[in-house]
Amino acid sequence: MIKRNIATIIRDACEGCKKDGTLPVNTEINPIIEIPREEGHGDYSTNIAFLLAPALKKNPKAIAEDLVQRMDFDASCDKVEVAGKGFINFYVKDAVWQQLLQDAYANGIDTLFPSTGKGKKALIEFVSANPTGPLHIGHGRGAAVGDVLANILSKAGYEVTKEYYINDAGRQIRTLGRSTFLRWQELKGLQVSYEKDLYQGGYIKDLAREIIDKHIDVPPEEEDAVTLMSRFSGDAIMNGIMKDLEDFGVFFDSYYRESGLYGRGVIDSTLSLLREKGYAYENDGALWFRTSAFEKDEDRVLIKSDGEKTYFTSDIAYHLDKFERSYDTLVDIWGSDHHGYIPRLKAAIQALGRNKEDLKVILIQFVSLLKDGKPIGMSTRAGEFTTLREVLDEVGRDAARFFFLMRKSDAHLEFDLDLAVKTSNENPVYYVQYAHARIMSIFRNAAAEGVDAGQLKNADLRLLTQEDEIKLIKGIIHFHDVIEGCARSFEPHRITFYLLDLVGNFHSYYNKTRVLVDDRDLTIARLLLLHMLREVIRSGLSILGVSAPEKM
RNA sequence: GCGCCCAUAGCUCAACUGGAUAGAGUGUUGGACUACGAAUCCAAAGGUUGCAGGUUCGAAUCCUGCUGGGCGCGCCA
Repeated sequence: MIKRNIATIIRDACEGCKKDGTLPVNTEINPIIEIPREEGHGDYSTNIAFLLAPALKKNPKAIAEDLVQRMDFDASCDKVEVAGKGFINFYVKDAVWQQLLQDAYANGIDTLFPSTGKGKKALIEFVSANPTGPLHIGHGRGAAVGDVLANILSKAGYEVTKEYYINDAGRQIRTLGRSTFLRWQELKGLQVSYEKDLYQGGYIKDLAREIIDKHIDVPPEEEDAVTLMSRFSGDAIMNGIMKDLEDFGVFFDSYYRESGLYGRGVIDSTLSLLREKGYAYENDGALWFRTSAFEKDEDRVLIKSDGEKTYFTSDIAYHLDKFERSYDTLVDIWGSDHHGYIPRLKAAIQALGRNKEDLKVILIQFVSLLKDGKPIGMSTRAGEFTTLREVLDEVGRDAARFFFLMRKSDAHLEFDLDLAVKTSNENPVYYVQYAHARIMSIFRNAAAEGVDAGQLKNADLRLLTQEDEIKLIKGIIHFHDVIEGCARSFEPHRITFYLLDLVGNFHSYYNKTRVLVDDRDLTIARLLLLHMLREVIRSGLSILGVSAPEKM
């Protein structure tokens, strides 16, 4: 959009320089065009003069001045000026902004979305918690980040699949069965010794009780009983997880079972592929992967000397399988305690013939809960962790999701439960939602005065001349850049900050300017501005999975 | 011992690919509802970006060392 026009203006000026020999013909022109954070520095700014300075051996300011002389910007800018030590600042005409808003209204808000990922397929794998216990608050954060990132990538043109990987083949599922079995024996009145490495949470006892209450037939042999209870417990817990996610507003396109890898022979083909390429070798009776060929990491075991595959092996197979399902971008969302695992998996996908950039791992840092201003213990041991369910019950879906997305995911998140439930100005969720409800209210009043949405198409946006009105228009149009930035950096939190900022400008405008005035034309112009603002707020909230209420 | 992440206003956090005078919220102080919702707004105050060097026209951002916090480092999953 407008940014592209600016780029063209810059390029044309540079081409002019090349023609008369001021600039060597083979000079690369890759200017950075950014929105200056300082409002006094125009709408867009470029550093091109700094980039050319070393080649030309001239000072940036002189280069900038020369370039500006050559620029043909009358169509889009009021002025273009050299500032600081050589920045070139562009001041876009109000009329251009007004036109962009008009276009967005006429063509629909979807035209504001970028096409960064057009033609690309992305698979986002997240949560993927083992079905051995309920989701805790950390999983909740990962779920929110993954879900919203999926929404963002999808808005940016990617074809996105959300996947949950279920580790149903490992030893932990057997441990789960054994835990339930022992609790079950306990309930039957038997003396058992419950080992420390079994699952400690109270939910295990509930499962055992359920088996009794439902009169489920337990085989006499312990082995068979544990097998039955493994399956029963795993399924029951998985159902609980899915219910929690559903209430959290997170839905997956596919659930991929680890056990499925074996049936399809993916493990074997992965191993033979690695052997073929020379990245797998035998040592001490085990099969090793040559991690060190790609990353600064030690070689890792694929098959133990007892013949068992490691978890790493099925993980490589799983990722190979993702690529074979023709995804070109893989996003994995992990708890940050798994960070040490990144190099070996990156090495593995390179061994499979992929670029390391094709796999993007997003680490989710821990969440610490705050209640009455004090931290709540989060020990997973002894089952003392806070579950996602508890947080959801306490603060609701909207606040929970919004709070999870207020931080960069690789930073610790302090989740203040008291603040999240507060129905006041202190709570940022309401700040955004209130703006939406407020706009809706204005439209209800407008309708009562005989102005309806049908009249908006005749709006004359040239009437929007106030500084804060132009600022709001820019905010709306910048939605495009925000989504693009989120999609490029895989950082969903930017959207919450954008919304808070946008909505802040609206609240401020609202307090200063009356929308429904005697001048009918002005009223309609302002209503169109608010209509588009509401569209952006609603769209932004919907990407976050937060509701946009008509009334509050 | 080795590796990864983090350190920004009293507190919680932003700062887009290195960009110009580092921004919000909260808290503190003071102010605005007899017209569209005060769950709102306006104003003031608050900083040597953990410390010390380096690269650069330019560093919160990149590099080196140090301090402090979190997390990893198994033929576990």
